[in-house]
Amino acid sequence: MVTITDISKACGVSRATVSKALNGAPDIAPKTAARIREQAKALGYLPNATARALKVGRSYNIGVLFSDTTGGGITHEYFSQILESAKAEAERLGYDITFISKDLGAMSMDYYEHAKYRSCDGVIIASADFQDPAIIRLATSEIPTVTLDYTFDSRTSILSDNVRGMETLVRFVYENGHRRLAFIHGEMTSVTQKRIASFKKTCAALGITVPSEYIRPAVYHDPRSSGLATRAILELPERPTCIFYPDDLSFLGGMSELERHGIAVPRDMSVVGYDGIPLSQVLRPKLTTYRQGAEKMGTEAARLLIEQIEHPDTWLPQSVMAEGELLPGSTVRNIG
Amino acid sequence: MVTITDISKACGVSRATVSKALNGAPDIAPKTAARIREQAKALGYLPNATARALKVGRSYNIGVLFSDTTGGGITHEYFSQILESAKAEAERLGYDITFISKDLGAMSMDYYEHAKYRSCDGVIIASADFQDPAIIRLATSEIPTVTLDYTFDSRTSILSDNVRGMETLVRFVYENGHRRLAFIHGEMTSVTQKRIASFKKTCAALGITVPSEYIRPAVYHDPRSSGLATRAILELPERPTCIFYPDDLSFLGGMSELERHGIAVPRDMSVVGYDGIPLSQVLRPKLTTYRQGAEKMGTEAARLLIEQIEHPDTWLPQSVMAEGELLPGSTVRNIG
DNA sequence: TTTGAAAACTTAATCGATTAAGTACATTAT
DNA sequence: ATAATGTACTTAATCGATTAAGTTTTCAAA
Repeated sequence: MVTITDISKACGVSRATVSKALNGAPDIAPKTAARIREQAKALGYLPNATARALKVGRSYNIGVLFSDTTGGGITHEYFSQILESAKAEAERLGYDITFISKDLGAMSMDYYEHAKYRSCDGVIIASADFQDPAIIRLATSEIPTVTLDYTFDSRTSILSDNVRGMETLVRFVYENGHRRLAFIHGEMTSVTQKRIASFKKTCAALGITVPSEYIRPAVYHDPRSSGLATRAILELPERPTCIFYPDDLSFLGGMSELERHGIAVPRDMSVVGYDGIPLSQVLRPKLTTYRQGAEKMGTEAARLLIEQIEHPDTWLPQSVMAEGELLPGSTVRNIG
Repeated sequence: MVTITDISKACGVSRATVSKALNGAPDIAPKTAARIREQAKALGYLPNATARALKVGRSYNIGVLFSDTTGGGITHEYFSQILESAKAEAERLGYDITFISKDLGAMSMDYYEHAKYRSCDGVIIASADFQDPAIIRLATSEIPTVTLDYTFDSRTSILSDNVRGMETLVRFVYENGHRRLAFIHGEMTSVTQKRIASFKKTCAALGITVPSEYIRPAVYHDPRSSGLATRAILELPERPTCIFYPDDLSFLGGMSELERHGIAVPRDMSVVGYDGIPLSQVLRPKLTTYRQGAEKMGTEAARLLIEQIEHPDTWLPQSVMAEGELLPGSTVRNIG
């Protein structure tokens, strides 16, 4: 491995001079700096991030946390989009990304300890159980954090516009003449609560009464569970004309169930999803859904985290709303 | 930050003693070691991976490389499954995962340099253009690597059983009475070449003649491009009875095109996909496809890489085949 | 010619942990 | 009683880079 010592010897200067020259310090003669840079290139010198991190107390490495237990793992398109855009933005700004988990090999540690162990300059909490004490410990620690879809007190967060999203969908469906709307929702997270509240509020505002049996629990990203919920809804004495699914993937489970009952979409039943993953737009029929601004969320999460890392004293916690958009699709029939 | 120095002071021993005690060295009296461990816990001591890495020359950090340009990004389910399982296995073995990219902020570096800069103990090359000189440099360097779906000379790799996969699919379709098979393939990578070769070979072995216009190029994971290829095939004077798609997602693009022509699957046209992502099994009709052993590939990649890192002298390069399986689905009609 | 300041370096400490080599003391063998 | 052995530590160097403080040289101003 080529170190600054090798360069200093080759150039006949001290290691300090080499370090300063490579970092563009002002007290190095231009000629010397040029000679040093030349030698560095010639010798194939690469800075050692580890050594630098040890000295300067900054690793230029940020942690990303995907809790494995919440089912919000990286294999879901919504999260992998966030991860990909966060990664791209972080790299653009000179930071690498490391996953943060509970327990590493034989060492048992929590998220906070893991982040410290790896000297992460900050952590993006992308998907987690926000009641988990280990998550709370990290999110209220001295380590800069940005959470997605949840806000801790005096902390920065990126929020998907769940309230507006649900409202947009309900209004769209309403404008297409629907008055009996059923809503299958995911596990009771804060996001789910927001969506349910917005669904109910918008319905109320539009003068729609939603019987309680029209609101059904299921599990996010689980076609089987949404299939069951769909069946329960179909067995009601009075069926809704439109079913809201917790997410696009869950819609597929509902779709199978509808088919089994000989119900065609959108002829006999209208449906809407949520997320707007690319897949939803290549399905036949094309799904009516609300696209969350996943890329923007990832990008903003990385950007704000790094800003916070680099200007800790002037930092003001903030919550950024990432706007999504309605993808009209063709699974809502106009029954006006 | 609590360091071994703090512990050494609190216990009235030297820092060396603390280090040895915490690492279970044999020349520390059990009583002393216990006292030190106790103090460490009481003070909330956390080892500093950075400092340790600098001294011992091992970072317990492995790089994962997803080339952004090849379209084989983390958002594709096949790759995100590999990533997730590799991550889980690496963590189980005490290693963290960091993404390796070209260029980091202002520094322009190639993959090899990035891996060195971060002192990665090894790198999993998950998705890349294997002709790219930057990839070749990394994969032939002194850094331990494991490549997925490609083998470099005297290097370890994990291979999806593309040859067997295609053969299985062709035979399955053949047994269902099909003799006119069209194949839409992805970009000309080594994987694609293997699949095409296996397709042709199996057809030949079964006595099927494949006209060259039945073999069409498209782009992986791109429904639009497979839609175009599908159209071209439908315009042929003699249509095939079954179309092979480059992957499950591409099938969706084909599906739209077929619908546009009033062709129902599998009534008027049989189709098969490739990959066997979870989505394919919740689609209606359920897709006939070949499930690649993505989780196993990720797990094995991490396991073998770490074995290679920990036993470099006795290491023998190897290629592990991760077996997949046929998912029969219902998009192939029996026309026997 | 002297003084002062600016320019261009070097010295040495430091980040936190590891480890080869050394030391002190106790115990056992001869 | 002396040497040999072992146990339980400590000392000090080291990993690679950074940086405050110090030194030398150069050169312009007085």
